[in-house]
Formats: sequence, C-alpha cells, structure tokens
Amino acid sequence: MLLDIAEVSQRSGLAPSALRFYERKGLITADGRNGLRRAYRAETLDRLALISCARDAGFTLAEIAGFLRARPSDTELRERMAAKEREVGERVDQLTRLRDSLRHAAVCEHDPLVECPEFKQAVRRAR
Amino acid sequence: MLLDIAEVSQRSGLAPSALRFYERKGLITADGRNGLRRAYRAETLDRLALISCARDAGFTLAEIAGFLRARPSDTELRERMAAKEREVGERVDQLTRLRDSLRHAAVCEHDPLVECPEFKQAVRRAR
DNA sequence: CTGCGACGTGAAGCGCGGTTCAAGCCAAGG
DNA sequence: CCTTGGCTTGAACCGCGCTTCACGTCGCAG
Repeated sequence: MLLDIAEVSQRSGLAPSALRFYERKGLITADGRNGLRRAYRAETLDRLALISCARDAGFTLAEIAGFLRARPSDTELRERMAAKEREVGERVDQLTRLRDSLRHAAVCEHDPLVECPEFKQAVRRAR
Repeated sequence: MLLDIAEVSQRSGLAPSALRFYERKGLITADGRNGLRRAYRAETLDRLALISCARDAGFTLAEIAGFLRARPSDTELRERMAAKEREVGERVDQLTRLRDSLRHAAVCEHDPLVECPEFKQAVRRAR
C-alpha cells in the first residue's frame, strides 16, 4: 500500500533529494522502507501538493511546517493564519496592479518604457 | 541637485549596501560623487520604487535589469513582458484561491486542519 | 592636529531551498 | 556470482539577494 520514493517523486514532480530534504525539515515522514528505500502513504501526495502550493505562494518551508502541525485548538496559530490571509490578500492586490502595469508596458511606446507616466503612476499605486 | 546616498537610502528604505549591490548589478547608476560618496538624481528614487515593487512581486534582479533597459523597439523583450503578464495573472488566481483556503482554515474545526475536505479541495483547485 | 563617523573598496559570509557528490548498500537479471 | 542501477547517507556546494567585515579614505568639530 505504500508508494516507493521514485513513484512519489514522479507523481509529485519533486526530486527525491527534495523529498529527503522535506523529511529533514519535518514537512513529511517516510512511512516505511522497501529495503533501504523510503516508502510513503498515498496521502503524502496530497500533502506534497499542499506544500508545493504554499511554497509557490511565497511561504517559507518553516511556516508551512508550522501550519501542517496545526490543530483547531491552536488559537495562536489560527491568528497567524488569519494574518497570513490578510498578507496574501494584499499581495493579490499588489500583483494585480503589477499585472496591469505589465499589460500596459507591453503595448506602450515610451522610450525608455520606464519613463511612461502611466507606468510610473501604476508603480506608485502598487507600493 | 543630486541626493547623497544616505538620503536615498533613507527615502527608499534600502540599505546603502543594497544600493551599491544594485549598482554592481546594473540596476541603477550613481550620477556623481561628493568626494567619494555616491550621489543620485531624484528620479533614482522612482526607479528604486519600481525595483522594490517588482522584486516583491517575485521578479529576479536580473529580470528587472532587463526590463529597465527596455526600449519600445525591443520586440523580444515585449514578448517576455507579455509572457510575464500572463504568469503574474496566473499567480494572482493561485494566490486568490490560497487566500480563500486560509480564510476557511482560520475558522475550520477539522483536526488536523490539513484533513479538512474543503481545504483539500481548495488546494486541488489551486494547483 | 586629532579624533570621529559615515562613506569607499573587495571579499567573505549568511539564510533559504534545494542539488550534487563520494562512498556504500541492496535486489534483480544475466 | 557478479554486474548494474537506483536507492541510502552525510557533507559539500550552488544561486539569489543582500549584509558584514577588514581595511582605507574623506571632511568636519573640537
């Protein structure tokens, strides 16, 4: 019932070295061994998807490890998650403005582009 | 008319060491010297705001340097900017879903939180 | 003239998120 | 039995974005 590390690596898109690295950092655990080879439960794939997602979103591995240990009773952690939610929300706004700037820059005729007043204004809004 | 490095550092929120670092990387130039001290034109502050903004958005300094050199005639670069715009757009969508997941996680009663089906589904959507 | 403090330089160091390397073990196939 | 190939380990290394360090040079106040 356990998946070999090669299988997990392939299906998660993460290198075996990354899986071992995550194990050292306490993000995942190997649930068995085939000889010396690590073997993982299928749910580990869900967990890895979550980790990749959060890491892409700019969370540090240490933060992710914290959230993974979360239990409903941990109110301090809940507060940190709520704070993180606000932070992510701000980031969404900022990136949205940046995307709009890029959209304009891609068709703007100013030379250099950086001097375009529309672009500059967008940057000011994005601060 | 030129601003001393200390002034620029303070007003941009960047350490003098960071300004020198950016100069080595070709992101900014010192437009003069007061004795040995670097001095910058006021527009450098705009430029630094742009750099900070883009860096916060996940651009590498090398990418930023490329965009700063952009001229309207540089069609290859325009294409890269358009590509980056799409990329940022995807990131906005992903972060939006992540924010929604966090919002739910902060009030969810599952133990551990990671096992909440609603949360898991949100992660799948965010992939 | 003599500190003092903030700048200058190049080189080294740091934290993050891994990858790569050297050396070794193990299971399967020829 | 022996090779092959993919895993194991700890340790070293990498690229990024800076900061810190050691050492030197300014300009100004006392």
